[in-house]
Amino acid sequence: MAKAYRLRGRVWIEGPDGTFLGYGRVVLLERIREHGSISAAARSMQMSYRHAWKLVDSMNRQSREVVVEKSTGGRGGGGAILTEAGEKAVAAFWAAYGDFRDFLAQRSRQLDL
Amino acid sequence: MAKAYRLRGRVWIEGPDGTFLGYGRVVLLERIREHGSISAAARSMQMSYRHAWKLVDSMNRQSREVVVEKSTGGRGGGGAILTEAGEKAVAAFWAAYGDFRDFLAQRSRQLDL
DNA sequence: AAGCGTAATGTATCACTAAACATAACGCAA
DNA sequence: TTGCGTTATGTTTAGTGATACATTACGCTT
Repeated sequence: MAKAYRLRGRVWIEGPDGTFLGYGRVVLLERIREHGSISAAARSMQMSYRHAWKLVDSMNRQSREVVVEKSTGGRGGGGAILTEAGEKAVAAFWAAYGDFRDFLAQRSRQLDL
Repeated sequence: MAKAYRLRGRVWIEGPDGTFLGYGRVVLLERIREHGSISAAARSMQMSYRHAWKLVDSMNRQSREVVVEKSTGGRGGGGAILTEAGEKAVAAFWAAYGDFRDFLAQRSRQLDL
C-alpha cells in the first residue's frame, strides 16, 4: 500500500478586484444571517470585528448588489442582514465548493505514488 | 452580462507531514532536472538557494524513494539530479493539476452571479 | 596544496497579513 | 440627556514566511 498521499486544495470566487468569496467569507455571511450583526458573527467564529468588517466591505464593493445591508445606531445599536443577493452568492459558492470536494476525493484515489 | 467572476484555486499533494508537492515545488524539480544543481535551479527562478534546499529536503524526506539525488564536492562542486521517482512525482502532479485547470474553467463558466 | 562551485546550515532581516487596541459616530430607549 | 451595542476607522502590535547574509564541508582539478 502506498504512503497516504492525497490531493488537497482551496478554491475561491474572484472578481476584478481580487477575492470575492472564499470559504471563510461565506461562513462569515452565514453567521451574519444567523446572528443579525457583524460583531456577533465575528465573535461566534473568533474573528476580530475589524477583520470581519473589512471582509464584508470587500464583498459589498465587489458585488453588483450588496450582500450585506448594515444599519447603525437604534435599538440594539444597529445590525446587519444578509440580502437576497447574499444568499445567492453563498449558494453559488457552496455549489462550486461541493464539486471541488468531490474532485479532490476522486483524484486522491487516483494518485499513484 | 455578469461581472467577470471566475473560480480560482490551488491544489497540492499532501503527505503525513504536510505539503509534499505543489506548483512551485514541481517547477523547482523540473529546473533541477534542467540545470543539474539546486543552486542553478534556484537562480533560474529567482528563488533563494536556502529556500530551494529546504523544499528539496522536505520532498525527499516525505517520499519513499528520494526525488532528488544530491552530491557534494567534486568537479563542478557537486550537483543534483531528478530521480525516476522524481519524474513520476512530477508527472502525477501535472496530471492532477491539468484536470484541476479544466475543472476551474468549466465551473467558472457555470457561475451565475 | 590551493582553488572552485556546489551542498549544507545557522542567523538575522524584511514583508505582509492577521490580530489587538483605541476611539468616534450613530440612533433608539429609558 | 444618558446609556447601550453596533457600525466605522485609524493606529499599533504580533506572527509568519520569505529573503538575505554568512559560514562550513566537500571532493575533484590543476
